[in-house]
This record gives sequence, structure tokens and C-alpha cells, in this order.
Amino acid sequence: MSTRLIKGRKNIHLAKIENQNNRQVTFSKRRNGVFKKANELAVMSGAEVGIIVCPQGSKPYSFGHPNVNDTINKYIGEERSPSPSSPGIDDKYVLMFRKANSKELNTGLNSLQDQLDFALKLKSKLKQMNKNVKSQQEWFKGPIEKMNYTEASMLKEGLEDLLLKVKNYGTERGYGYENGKWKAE
Amino acid sequence: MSTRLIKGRKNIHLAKIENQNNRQVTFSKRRNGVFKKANELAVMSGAEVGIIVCPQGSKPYSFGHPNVNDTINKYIGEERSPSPSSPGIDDKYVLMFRKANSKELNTGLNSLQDQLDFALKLKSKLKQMNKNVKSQQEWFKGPIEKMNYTEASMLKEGLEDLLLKVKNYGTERGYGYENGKWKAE
DNA sequence: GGACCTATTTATAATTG
DNA sequence: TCAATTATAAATAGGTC
Repeated sequence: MSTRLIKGRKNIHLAKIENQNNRQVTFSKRRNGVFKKANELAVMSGAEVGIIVCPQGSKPYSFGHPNVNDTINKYIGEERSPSPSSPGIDDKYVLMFRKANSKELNTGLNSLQDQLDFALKLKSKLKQMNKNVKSQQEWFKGPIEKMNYTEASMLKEGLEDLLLKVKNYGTERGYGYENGKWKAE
Repeated sequence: MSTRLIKGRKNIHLAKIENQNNRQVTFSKRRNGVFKKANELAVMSGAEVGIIVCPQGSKPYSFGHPNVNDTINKYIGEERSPSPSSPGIDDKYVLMFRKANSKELNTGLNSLQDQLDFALKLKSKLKQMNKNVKSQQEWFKGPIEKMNYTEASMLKEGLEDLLLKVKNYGTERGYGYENGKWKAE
């Protein structure tokens, strides 16, 4: 009674919950939360939404507005005949999916290319601030400190790979993008 | 300023937004929100999640952890086994997708998606810090082929520096990837 | 169209019954 | 196990630039 009880929400890490009971409770709560959000999205924006959740060792849960199967069919139909229009940034998931299904998936390649683009922007900034070495340091420090550990670790993997390519660029003549792969020109 | 500005969130009615612009904005924001929540659900509970969103008159958006196809297939498999016919889903599509997914297509897709997620975040952060650089657009458009040696070297050094900071960031707080699992705290 | 801001509303982790 | 509680963390509607 004298002890201060803390019942409020704690901040969470994006990681699998080890404790089985907590994991089950969180699964149930958050599944409902996702379904609720999806329903709001569907109603408010007028879009069709279908969700499938498959817990390990149990039967799938599903949500659909107005209907899961129709939504899946629309998606499958769309995947069968990709439209030629160029994807925006929000279509990246779909694009990646298509790449995977065209059996041309090279692990990390897409994200590497993206990161390369971002690195080019970094470079741009470096060039702008070229007269000030300190500023360069600050530039790299800035975004990192705002990352969580998951983001940072992911970036680490990608950068190690990217760094190899960039180093090769310096010694070889460069890289082109051909048949889904980076290659020296 | 004589007028008191009200910027805070208003409570919402669960109804379709009539104003087209507002509807589009809300669609974009909330779609991201649902995908984020779904990702958290998948990671924290270890479940597979697939989401398909079909806006009216536009191509579908999708989210999957680890990927949409497998999740759909699991759902279809579940749905089909109890009853001989699965309403709304054609057999040929089922077969096609099962075939497409029977290989190593899953390998790397998860990390790809994660990295893509990260890349988008990184891009956003870089954009924030780059907002006052006007020549940014040109750099972003230009492919790596247009880099000269000096530029590539600058990029290389920058990346090495960045990589170092990322590595340090990962170890300073004891976060890391252990035994195939993310360790929290 | 996108990034940012802020007042609020929501979601929810931990706890209790 | 499940529902209710409550303190916080997150999401977000409406606005600005």
C-alpha cells in the first residue's frame, strides 16, 4: 500500500516477446488493435482492406472490409498483370514483392540501391559543407543518434555491403545496373 | 496573430471522409499507421501477417511479414481444407502462387523488407537535414555512374565513418543480434 | 506533394480483481 | 484466464510552410 504501483504503459522495443504469456496477451491485444485500425482505414478512405494473421501453431485470423477473399483476389489479379506505371515510394512493398516472384531476388540489392541513393544525398550535403570538416562529422552523427538499435544494426549490414561496392568503384571503373545486378562496367 | 489556431487532433467519426483531399491524406497516413502496427504485431508475437489495401481506382498496396504470398497461401490452405470449395478464389491462382513460393523465394525477403523500411526512414531523416540544400534534387536523380573518382572517395570515407558510428552505437548499449534473435535490453 | 507542428485522442503494458 | 484500470507512449487531424 505504501509502494507506488506502476501500471502505465512502458515504452517497448521492437523485438519478439520472450515470455510466452506476455506474448500471447500482446498478440491478442495488438491483433485487435490492427483490425480496428484497418477497419477505420477502410471506412474513412473507402478502400478495401484484407488482413491475414497466422500465429505460430494456430489457425489464421483474418479481417476483411468488405471481404477478405475479394481483396486477395484483387491483389492476385493485379500481381498477374503488372501495370507499367512507375511506382511511387508507397508502392515499394508491391514492387519488392514482384521482384521476389520474378525469381530475380538478390538479397539486399534493393535496399542497397536505395541506400546508395540516400548516400548520394549525404554526399551532396558533404559537398555543400566541404569547407568545414567538423560539419561533415556532425552530418553523420546526426541521423545515427536518432536511430533505434534495430535501425542501426540493419544499416550496418547494408553499409558493409555497400562499402564494398563503393570501394570497388574507386579502383575499378564503376558500376552499372544490369539484369538485376550491379556490375563493373 | 489574433486568431487562436486549433491544430490538435479532433475526435473522428467512423465514416467516409467526403473531402477528397482529406481522404487521400488520411488514407496515406493511416495506411502507414496500419502497416507499422502490423509490423510490430508480427515481430513482437512471432506471427505472420499479410495485409492488402486496395484504394478505389488505384493499384493495391501490400504489407507482409515475412511476405504477403506465404501468408495468403497459409490462409488459403486453411480455408480450403475444411470445405471443398473456397469461395472467391480461383484454383489456378492458388496453384500458381504455391508454385511461385515453393522455392527459396522467402530467403532474404524479410531482411529486404526490413532494410527497405529502414531505408525509407533514413531517407526521411536525411531529407530533414537536407532541406536547405537546393541542389539536392539533382544529386538524388543522378545514378552512381555519374560519380567521378573524387566523389566516390568522399562517399566511401563518409560511409566508413558512418559505419563506424553505427557499430559503436550498436555496442554501446549492449544491443545486438544474438543467436538469430534480437535481444532487447 | 511532402515534411513539420501540436493539441488531442487512442492504443496499450503492466497490474489488479 | 479474462475483463477492468490506469499511467504513459503513440497515432493522428488539422494546420503551416
